[in-house]
Amino acid sequence: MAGSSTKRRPYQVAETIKRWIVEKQLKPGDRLPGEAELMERLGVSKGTVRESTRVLEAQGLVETRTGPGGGAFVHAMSEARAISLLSHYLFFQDISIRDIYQIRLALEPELAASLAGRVSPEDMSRLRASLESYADTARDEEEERQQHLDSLNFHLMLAELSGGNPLLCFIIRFTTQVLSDLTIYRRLYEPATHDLGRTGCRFHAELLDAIEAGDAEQARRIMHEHMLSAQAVMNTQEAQVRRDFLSEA
Amino acid sequence: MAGSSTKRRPYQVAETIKRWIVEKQLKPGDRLPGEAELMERLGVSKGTVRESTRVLEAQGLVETRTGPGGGAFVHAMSEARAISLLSHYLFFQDISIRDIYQIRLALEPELAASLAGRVSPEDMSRLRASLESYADTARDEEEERQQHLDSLNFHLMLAELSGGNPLLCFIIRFTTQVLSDLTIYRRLYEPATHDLGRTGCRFHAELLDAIEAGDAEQARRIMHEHMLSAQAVMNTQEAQVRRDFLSEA
DNA sequence: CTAGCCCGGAGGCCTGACCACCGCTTTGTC
DNA sequence: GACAAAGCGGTGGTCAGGCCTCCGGGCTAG
Repeated sequence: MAGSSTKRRPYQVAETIKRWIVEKQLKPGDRLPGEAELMERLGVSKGTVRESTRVLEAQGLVETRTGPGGGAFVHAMSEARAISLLSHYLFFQDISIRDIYQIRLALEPELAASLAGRVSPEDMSRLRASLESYADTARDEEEERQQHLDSLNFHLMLAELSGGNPLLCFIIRFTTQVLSDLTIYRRLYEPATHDLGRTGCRFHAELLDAIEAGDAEQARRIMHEHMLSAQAVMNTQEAQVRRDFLSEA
Repeated sequence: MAGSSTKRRPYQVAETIKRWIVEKQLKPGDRLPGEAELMERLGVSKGTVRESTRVLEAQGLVETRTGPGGGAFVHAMSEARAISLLSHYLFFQDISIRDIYQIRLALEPELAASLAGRVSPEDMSRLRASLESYADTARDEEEERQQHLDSLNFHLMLAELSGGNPLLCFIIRFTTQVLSDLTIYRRLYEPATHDLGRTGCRFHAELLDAIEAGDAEQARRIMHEHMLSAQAVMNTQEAQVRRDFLSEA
């Protein structure tokens, strides 16, 4: 009797611990009970406790350290890990480049606008410096790919700087990540895209000017055009996003 | 010696299995080696194999069944689970209502536009029928909350119908889910929001007309105004999203 | 005062046994 | 002969206990 567990023990234990985290309002770095104590308090064996810990670890909620003073600690999931987990979801969905750009087209201009007049001079020079690497037309395929990665990285930096909206930042970084992986795993940029770097650089430069001037509307418009331009190029490429896991966090 | 494991065994095993899934192009429903076979082929103990299986399960990649013919099977993560995992990430981030609406403001109009002229008559009537429940001003707080949930559900249905862009659909559903949870866990809609349902209903009705007429620009514009209107109301409310886990998938 | 050793407590991994579950086969009855 | 009930067997699920590894901090030797 009693027993009855629609779910398996490790998950029951994991749920219990999650509840503790919420109820006790534990913060990252706070320590959870040790294996021995959990065994005793929950009446389960060591193996079960360990499995539940792996579950929480996999979900990015806790982190374990060995040695004295070790144990399980509440942990704020890294963005990289979140991206990885989300990519697991999309692994069996069919995402096309067009899908990615539909998102970027809507969000990147928003991000650009929100950045207008809010970037420090130091960051501004860092951004401008990064443009160098793809200012000229690429000479070979290898350089071209690297340019595209640098160009994507520019958007990553913008997202980083915004800081204001974690969710917006996350989504943009995710889409960028997907596009980066595409360039790594596939030869996507072969025909007639040699100027993509230079074109992108021009857009980026204009965008920085608008941002520096604090002209939100102008920044939004430029980014919008930039995305349209990039989308037009990408649409001529492969339609189907490669099914692959992203790098593990 | 030899050994050397920057990572711990269960994760190495999990990575290996992931690699198998990618390399062998396994699809949901395909069976993975049993515990005994994994123990032998990878030279690890049962406990380690089980921990790695819990990890993959937690990440939504596999599912296990007991009994004869049971075992671990490749599994497509449900959207609900993906949302749950993503909420784990945002648990320690500070998300404001404003952040949510910045996303909605950018994406929902896009969705609406992409739907113009592409909704079947049956779905159209289902959508129109759903408007009934919040056409009138709410009489009490309870009804008001229910109206808001129904109203949010309308957006969920739209996302569902689009179907075209899994990522867009996911993001919209996620943001909607967050807003729904807010209404459940907090008393958010107290002061002067009694007409929110009716106002929303009007927007929704106009939107459906535009979609039916196939007028993408009009649909985009209406949704944009709708979001602005809703954002204006929400901005007067609590700024900080409650830190809580969403329902477990 | 510093460098090094050493202790002890925490998780990490393994072994081996037994339990719970459930599709399939066998058996029994009408 | 057909259908239902009983049970086999293989699979994951859980438990118990043991030994190994790691590492911070205290203690000791230089």
